[in-house]
Amino acid sequence: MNIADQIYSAADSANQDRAQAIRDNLRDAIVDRRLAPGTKLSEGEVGTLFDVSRTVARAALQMLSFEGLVRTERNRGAFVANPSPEEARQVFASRRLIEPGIAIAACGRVTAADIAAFRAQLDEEGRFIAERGPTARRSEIKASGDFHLLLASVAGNAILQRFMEELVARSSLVIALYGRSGVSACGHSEHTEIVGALESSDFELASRLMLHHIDHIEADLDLRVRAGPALREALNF
Amino acid sequence: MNIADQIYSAADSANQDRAQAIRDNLRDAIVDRRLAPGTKLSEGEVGTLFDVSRTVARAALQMLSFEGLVRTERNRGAFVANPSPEEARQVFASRRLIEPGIAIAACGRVTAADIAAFRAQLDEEGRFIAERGPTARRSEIKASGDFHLLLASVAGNAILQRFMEELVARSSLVIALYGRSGVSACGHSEHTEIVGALESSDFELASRLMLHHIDHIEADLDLRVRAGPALREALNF
DNA sequence: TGCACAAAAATCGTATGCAATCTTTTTTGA
DNA sequence: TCAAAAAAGATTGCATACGATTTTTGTGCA
Repeated sequence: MNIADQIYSAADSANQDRAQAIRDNLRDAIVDRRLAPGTKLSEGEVGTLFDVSRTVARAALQMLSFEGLVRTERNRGAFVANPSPEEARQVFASRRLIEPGIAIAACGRVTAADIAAFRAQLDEEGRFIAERGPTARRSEIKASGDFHLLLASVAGNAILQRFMEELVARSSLVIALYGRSGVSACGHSEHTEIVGALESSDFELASRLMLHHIDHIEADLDLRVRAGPALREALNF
Repeated sequence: MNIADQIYSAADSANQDRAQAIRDNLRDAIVDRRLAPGTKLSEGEVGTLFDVSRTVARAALQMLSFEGLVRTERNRGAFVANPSPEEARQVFASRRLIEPGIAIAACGRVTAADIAAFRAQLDEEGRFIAERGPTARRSEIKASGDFHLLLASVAGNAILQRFMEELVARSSLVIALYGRSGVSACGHSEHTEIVGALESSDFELASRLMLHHIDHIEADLDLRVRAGPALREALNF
């Protein structure tokens, strides 16, 4: 019952499927860190919370499990994922491989309208960085991820876009677990530089900046096995 | 009922979940082209076929839908996906972006045992190429895809490996729909060259060969809008 | 008090039922 | 004869029910 108030907040995307809407809600909650890694998501609870039967709740959890945001154990239930350091490395290795290419693709397709959208996105980022408090922090993480998703959408490859959605979501889990300084303030300026490269259609530069940007994010992590996810789990949190 | 004999063939992987086992079975059937694009997969039919309730069948179909192998329409059901030319291009664009990197990663981690596995894989490919008949053709396509999956597993990144599983599966659908010569015979020799590069730990070469290999596969496609998937669909096939 | 074991509660896995929606066939009217 | 409307049939969306498994609670015994 205590996750109720943590969840209901994101606007319900008018999706076709109810299960999808619930998945989106839960994903936002996980990405925003309103749901901590390890939190149990029981079918019944999720169901009553969103006022659907377990059938639908289960489908939503299954989707999240595919995205790697939720880990399900047979006969035990679903839990917000608790990525290991190794998993964290793989997430970032994947991003290093994919995102520079996405930046290049975006370079070749970016329109004036896209640039405007980027500027708006950067403004929002800046606003949250200026603010104080945990809510702003959450919004900042979210906005930072949204930048990368916006880029992926501009690149115009639906498949890669979906991969990126997964990678960005998992990244925010990783940052929640292993992040040192929270969010690198330099992230914002790097995003700005990337948009600049896009604007001047500098493939090469955009790709290089993106690679460095990902390196910086990962460098901010402390991937030594802290207190062990196992313990964290044993403590039921 | 007429898809029954087309499906029951793959060995049932002893998975924890029954839904997963069914998904694997269906995926193999789709990749092997025993199930043609557009084929309807009704929950009831799948259920009775595998002797489970619609609940479980539905879960399996949902998984396939996430992988892009099945398209589900609300209140209408699930169908083997019918990728558009644009989708096909995106599949290959994704592979061009990811697989050279995977080849590089594999280069850095490949062991003697891996090389042996590759050799075995290549042998199998060669055997199917030599054989005649539609069954051998299917096995050839499957084996060709398995080469890429083996490489992905050697690369040691579980996330990228899953992406590749999806991309390879979708590729075989695309080839089924738009392939010209069926399977490029040159594919086998290119695979052999790539293994050679791996063996001599030539990052650069492995990456380049992989890129060319993907280009060759894509070059064999005829992506002009043939008779339109819409028509194909309208004809209920 | 501490431990082992059994009963109870909670939760999951799956089958089944009913209403809603879509498809096909039949009927009706021009 | 053909087109449109209506009915029948099939299929999905979802809720609920029940057995199986896990977790928790409670009790007796050392």
